[in-house]
Amino acid sequence: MNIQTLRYYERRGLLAEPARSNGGHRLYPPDTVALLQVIKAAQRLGFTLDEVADLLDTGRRRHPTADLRQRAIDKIAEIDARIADLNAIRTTLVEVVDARCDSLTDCTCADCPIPFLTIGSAADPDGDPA
Amino acid sequence: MNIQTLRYYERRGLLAEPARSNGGHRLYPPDTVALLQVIKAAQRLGFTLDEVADLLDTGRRRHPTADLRQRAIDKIAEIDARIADLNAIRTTLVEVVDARCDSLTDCTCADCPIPFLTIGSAADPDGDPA
DNA sequence: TTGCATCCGGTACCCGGGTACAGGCTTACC
DNA sequence: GGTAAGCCTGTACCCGGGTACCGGATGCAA
Repeated sequence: MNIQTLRYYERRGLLAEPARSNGGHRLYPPDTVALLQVIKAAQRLGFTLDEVADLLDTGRRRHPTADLRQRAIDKIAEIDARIADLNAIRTTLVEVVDARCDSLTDCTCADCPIPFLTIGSAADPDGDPA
Repeated sequence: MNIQTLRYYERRGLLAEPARSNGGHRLYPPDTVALLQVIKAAQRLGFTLDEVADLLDTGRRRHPTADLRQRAIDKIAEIDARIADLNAIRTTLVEVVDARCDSLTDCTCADCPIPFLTIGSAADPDGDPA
């Protein structure tokens, strides 16, 4: 980990301000390493730094509420939505590949799907793209 | 669409500089609407603006190469990787939920999965997180 | 012709997650 | 005690995709 990143986390409230040496150097307690691993794990789980800061804070305040659990449930819903989006995109890309499209704007392939690539674009009442 | 965005696309090379009125106002040809729809569709397919600019350019230069097709194939691979990541994350979140975890750092649940949330963190030889 | 909405160019700012640089001080090791 | 590596603060910059604000000029309709 880059030291700039530690200072950045400190500013963002993920790391408490550590003790200092006489000369002003930060003296990190040994469990900081573990904390950083937790932060990275939470990031990999899709939480933003703000959310991680919040989770750490809630945990430290010893509210043994099911807060983390509820946030995990919400995050699963977010992730499911992202996966569904990606699957829709994937399906459309497969169509483009199968039809052997050669241009976004002037595709010459037969039955070109590109005019219908309004996928996800709320209703599209006056159609006729590309 | 915001006008600022049109000017931004112009700067980024997605829209050609349009003709101007005597007073200097941009006069967009009617097919600009369709082009914008194509751009938005391509964005939804996961292409960055740079990639879209490139694709439009390639299409305009009338290289009827299978360039778009190849890029679509590559993009499918990217999307598959992203879906796989999200699925791994989802699995872990489900574990957190099932175990009823209550804190990132001091979870009190039995068989807490959080110490093992090093998912994706290359090998982790000296273990013992959280 | 007047009024007002809209566009013009240029610049600066937003988000999230960092990273880099400058100039100066401290620490560790020999 | 000397020297080099490493940290200190503060500030600015990177990416991607836009958005906002400014003072001034234009366009269009009544």
